[in-house]
Amino acid sequence: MSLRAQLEARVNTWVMANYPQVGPGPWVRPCADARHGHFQTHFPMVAAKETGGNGREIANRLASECSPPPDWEKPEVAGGGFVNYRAMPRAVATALQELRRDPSLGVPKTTNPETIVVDFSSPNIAKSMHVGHIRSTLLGDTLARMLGRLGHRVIRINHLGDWGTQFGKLLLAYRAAGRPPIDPDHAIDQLEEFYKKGHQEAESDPAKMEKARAELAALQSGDPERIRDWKLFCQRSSDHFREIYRQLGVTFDLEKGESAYHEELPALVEELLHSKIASVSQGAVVVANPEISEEPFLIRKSDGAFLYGTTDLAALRSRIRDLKADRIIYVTDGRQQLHFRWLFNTAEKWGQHAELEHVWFGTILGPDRKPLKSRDGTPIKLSELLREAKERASVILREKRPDLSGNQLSEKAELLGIASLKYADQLPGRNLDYVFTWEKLLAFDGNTAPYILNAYVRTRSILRKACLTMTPNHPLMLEEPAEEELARQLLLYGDAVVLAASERKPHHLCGYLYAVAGMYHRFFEACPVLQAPSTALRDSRLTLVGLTGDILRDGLTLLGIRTLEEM
RNA sequence: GCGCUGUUAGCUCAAUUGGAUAGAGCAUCUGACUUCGGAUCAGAAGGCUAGAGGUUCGAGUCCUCUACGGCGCACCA
Repeated sequence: MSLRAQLEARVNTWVMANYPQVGPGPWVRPCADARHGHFQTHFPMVAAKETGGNGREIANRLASECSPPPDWEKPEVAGGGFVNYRAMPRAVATALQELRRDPSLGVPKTTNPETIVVDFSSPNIAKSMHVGHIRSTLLGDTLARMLGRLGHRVIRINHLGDWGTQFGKLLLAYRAAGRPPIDPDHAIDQLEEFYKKGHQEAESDPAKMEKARAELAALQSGDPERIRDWKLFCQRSSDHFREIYRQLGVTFDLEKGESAYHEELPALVEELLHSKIASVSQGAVVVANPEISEEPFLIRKSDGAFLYGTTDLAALRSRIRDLKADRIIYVTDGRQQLHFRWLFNTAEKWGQHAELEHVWFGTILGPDRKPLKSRDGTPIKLSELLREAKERASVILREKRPDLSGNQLSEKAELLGIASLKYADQLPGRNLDYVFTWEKLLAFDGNTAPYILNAYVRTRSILRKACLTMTPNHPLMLEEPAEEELARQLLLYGDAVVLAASERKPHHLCGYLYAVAGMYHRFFEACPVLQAPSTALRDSRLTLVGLTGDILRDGLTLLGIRTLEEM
């Protein structure tokens, strides 16, 4: 149990015995300012407000009646009712040795495991992935990793856009060109060209627009030739996606596109009509709810076609019925908030029971502060972004490590480039918009992946020099402030992961790891390890160094970032 | 018009959800190396948290109003 949890348990016991009406907390948190202590509770002030007592008096009672765990200093009362606690180095050392024996490094298992579907990334067939896809892909991947780590059963789903109206225009131009073979190496570029051509023609010529609609209708009614073309498009797109995901190290349990639900849509709409959840309005089928918005939720167009909301309803049902999901987390752009409110509200009326969450993130903007869009504008392709990331990393590597051979260099450059990109994207709070710049996404100084990786590499280097391949397990002696501070920080790891996972905000974990790396660098300056004054202290510090490395690696892994042994 | 969401140091962002003297990075300035890997560390400087009220022991955080942005509001996804 972490230091905080030990103290929390005691404080909570006292609270439940004396102020059961105030609530269970948690009441203990780390002090924002180290001068006050290591941990604090402000419970007395809350209790005073709710019961009409005096905060200072309650704090005095709490401090005298509720003793902290063994090897802690006597609590101190401060302000209008703070109680401050300080663990003595021996208590820190004991807790850290416990952490050393815990394969999960202090990350607790949930007491309520759920089956959780995480729906993320969701690129469109016949289009290349661009910067607009990166946040969903990385955020979804990290959430899946963290929730899995906490003991949930996670199902990662890529809900591919493989059935939209864009296929009418694409088929139009592709067939007009005589259905040429698609070159696997430039498949996406070719397909985008066809789409662009079809789109332009259809927009400018009503007759062509009509033909595009007919193409779509033919595809959706199962015309064999069109189905064959469509399957080819999907195949080639899938190859493209797979390569991007390989580089990013992102995987899915299920790649199931919109087309998979096509056949059940007519019955679904009928069912909603029949149960009076939906109604006909202006020839279309809609779900109305003035509490959500004036305009209704459209599930069938007046021409009989279905919309993505219809497909989402079918997918949602399938995940609950077939995959037994207790919870579905959708990771998308914040502009879809209204859509998901409608979707969740409709699903609830329809009797689909699961916890439904829309985890949304801000838009990536262009230099003009307008969202990068795929139709107009010139979005940066993900493949290009990844290539640039590697390129920038290799420029820096060549300078720092002229000794490396070409192969070693490009391998490290790839890892470092991707790591920087992933970290930079996850560092800002997720509901902020941000303006895309190469400099920001591929920075190597300050609060970045290379900074944290550098700390990790230094831990590995010291272990190597001590002829160790893993963290040793020696008694800990925390003498210097720098090592004691680092030790206490390591004990907060579990809390950091729980916070990031439960808020669905990976940037909390970034902040934690950055603090660990900073404290380690300071420890590194202040405390010789291999040349420590005594063997016992050397052993203790080797253990601390090893644990620091273990936690940095573990945390980076949760963020989807690979580590390396030297850089 | 309605709804969602922002506004914190010159710039980019934090702040454990109402807790103590609001913290980092970048940029600027000053120091520390024949190093357990300097992709580092120590220090300086930088703030009326957009503005005005309110709630209370206590507000960047909550409520109201105002100003200025961004996004979304029926047959695209």
